[in-house]
Amino acid sequence: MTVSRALRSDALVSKQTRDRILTAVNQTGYVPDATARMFATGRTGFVAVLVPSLNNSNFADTVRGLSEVLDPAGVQMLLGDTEYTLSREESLIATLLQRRPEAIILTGGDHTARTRKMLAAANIPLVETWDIPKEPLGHLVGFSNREAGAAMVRYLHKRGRRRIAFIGGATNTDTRGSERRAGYQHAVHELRLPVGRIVALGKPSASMSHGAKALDLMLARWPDTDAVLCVSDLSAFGVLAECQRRGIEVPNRLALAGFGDFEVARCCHPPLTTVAVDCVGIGRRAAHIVLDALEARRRGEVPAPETTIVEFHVVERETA
Amino acid sequence: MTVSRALRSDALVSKQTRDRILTAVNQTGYVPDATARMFATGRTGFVAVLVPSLNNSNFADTVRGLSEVLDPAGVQMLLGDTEYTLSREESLIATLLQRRPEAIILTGGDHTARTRKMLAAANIPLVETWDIPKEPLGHLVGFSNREAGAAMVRYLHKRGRRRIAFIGGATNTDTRGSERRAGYQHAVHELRLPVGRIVALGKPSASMSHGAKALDLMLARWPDTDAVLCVSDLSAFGVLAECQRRGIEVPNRLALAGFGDFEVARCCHPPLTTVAVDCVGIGRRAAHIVLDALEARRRGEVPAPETTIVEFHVVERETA
DNA sequence: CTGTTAGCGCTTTCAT
DNA sequence: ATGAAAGCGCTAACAG
Repeated sequence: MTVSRALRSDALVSKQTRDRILTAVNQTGYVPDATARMFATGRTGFVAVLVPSLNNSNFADTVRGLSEVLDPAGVQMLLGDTEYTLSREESLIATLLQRRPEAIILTGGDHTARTRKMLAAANIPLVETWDIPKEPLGHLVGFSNREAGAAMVRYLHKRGRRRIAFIGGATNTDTRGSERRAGYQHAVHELRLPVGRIVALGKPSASMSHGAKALDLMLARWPDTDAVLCVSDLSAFGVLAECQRRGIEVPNRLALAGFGDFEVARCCHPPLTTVAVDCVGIGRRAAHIVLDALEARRRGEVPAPETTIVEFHVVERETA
Repeated sequence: MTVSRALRSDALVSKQTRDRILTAVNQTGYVPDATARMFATGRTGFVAVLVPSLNNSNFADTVRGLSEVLDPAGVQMLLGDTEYTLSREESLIATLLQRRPEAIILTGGDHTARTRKMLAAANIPLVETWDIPKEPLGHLVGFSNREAGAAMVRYLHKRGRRRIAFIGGATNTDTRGSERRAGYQHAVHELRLPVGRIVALGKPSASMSHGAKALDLMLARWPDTDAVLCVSDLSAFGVLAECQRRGIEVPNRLALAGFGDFEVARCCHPPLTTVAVDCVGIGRRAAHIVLDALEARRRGEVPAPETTIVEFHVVERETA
């Protein structure tokens, strides 16, 4: 017991005893077993983090923000990649909960019934990010992807565009993408522009090559389109490159906007008009909420759910 | 006890009992405690994985390959992001080892003395990836970045280029980048081309904007350069975009090659000549080596270090 | 300031 | 096929 205290540098050990202990520890090469400690204290120091994709600079940035705050606090993230599907989210959560994370951070607010049940049963602080679910399960750090989509349509309209198309994924598993599309639909309807110019193609994790293919379909179907809003900068860049290949002038003949303010959007020529969100900030904020919630728990309090709405900005560049 | 057996799908439970148990488990929402299991068995099911950056599609792919093999085996990765520095690698390892990973997977073969000491003391299977260190600490899954750099120079030479420059990071903390540069130096010397046309600028994680800035310096210093080899496709793309901005024809006036076969290299216009490596395959292979090593340990064997040299390919596209 | 007791939730081993 | 006993290494709580 005294050894345990001495190694945790508890004050209540005499210097003499502590020295004797440390000497013995050095001689024997004793290393405390963190697993046993976790087991005895019931505190694992784990926080589970689920993102749709690690190979996406936006989410990787959020993870960076989390890491920035969680690492110094001695918290170990358990990272899971849902691959944009709710069923994988479910099975990852089932696995991760076995590790007894002290909190869990999710992307989006759409989950299977079994996921919601498991989360409720786990009874740990929960943060949903990157979206604004109607009924958050716990804390929230997000923004309205629907509003972002609508805002970009309004921007394009203000710039004189009247026949605006949307390029995104075919499935609805990318909730944030679907929300942006819903915002697009809402805004074109509101502005009395032609509606339904939607190319839904491929799986989420909207890729650059996806954009190139989608442009094809879009031009075949609605050749007079004068602006394209893409679900992500990556597909937008694919569209841009394809336009250059075909000699379609951007923005003169076709305006182009993306989402996410990826590095490629800033650096490509011409640079892409897009929507910027503070991805790192989302991670930092979520991490602080988690640390606060854990601190509160330790004091026996049950903290009220916190909601942080993150701002987004239309970044005007040269493609629209 | 029977519950424990049933949930681990031990055969020695009657179907009837097992069904009763599973029903009860579903009703109560019982989740086995992995910490207690770890404690009882002495096996944590953790594997520590360190990469220079998660926000890099090459390494993210390697992590995907790892995950593909490790997840089904019930192994939980503990991911660490070294941010391309050996000192952060060291402190991450110190932290991660407390979690008692059963194996550890590193990027590169360059480590601090204290890191090497800790790793030796941990006495667990170790895999170094993405490089070929002179004295591997354990298993190895990598390729020669130096050879890759040299191969691209030879390719450019074969295509008639004679004044070849290299664009990369200023620091040496990106070991793979430094190796590619060394390969460049070796090859230009061997081919009796002008040597030392090196722009070393900025921190690693070579970015697109880095490429644009570097082109500036490069042209100012060696205006007659007819080919640029970049440490990464990202900086190469930055150079390409900057060339388009300035009206420098690629490849006529300036040939351009990158490294990594990032998606942007395939999709940009004109598509980038680059070096392709099977990043996902590196991850898969490393994961299999780890699983085999753990299996061997369980049988009391000490497996000999395995070395897998991964192939790389010069991918000829339109910029060189 | 130091020591004793009990127990965290599982698995291993042995008994039935 | 199922159950009982013991113990993994640590720490919380209490006693001296």
